[in-house]
Amino acid sequence: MAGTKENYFDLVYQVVRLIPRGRVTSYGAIANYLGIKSGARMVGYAMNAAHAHLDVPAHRVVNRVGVLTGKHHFATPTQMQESLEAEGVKVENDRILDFEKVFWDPNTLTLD
DNA sequence: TACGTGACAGTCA
DNA sequence: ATGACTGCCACGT
Repeated sequence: MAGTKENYFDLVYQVVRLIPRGRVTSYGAIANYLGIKSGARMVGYAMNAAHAHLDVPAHRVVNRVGVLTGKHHFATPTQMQESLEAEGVKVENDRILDFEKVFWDPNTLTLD
């Protein structure tokens, strides 16, 4: 097929790939950056495809609360937490500690 | 072809 | 303040 939506997925992949090490972002932030404020679910779906498509660090993407909602979609339910901790992100009870501190917004990519 | 589900987020009661 | 429902778009069955 044309693969038009694939382009949309690719946009998400690019943003996720831009996430600096030790930082995380939310689906809504990516959706907002892409201009689809109500498309947070689509971002999540794109991550699902990204997980099996490219080297997209999906483990750096969490929901707006900082909860590792998609950890269950990784190879192992601990893969996401392990990856985050490996980057310096503290995770407790499937939630990112100091989420507001490690939170990285695509609009602020000029930072750090 | 149609219905339901889904890695979310926002608003209403 | 907490709980529940709806809205968005795409994919799977």
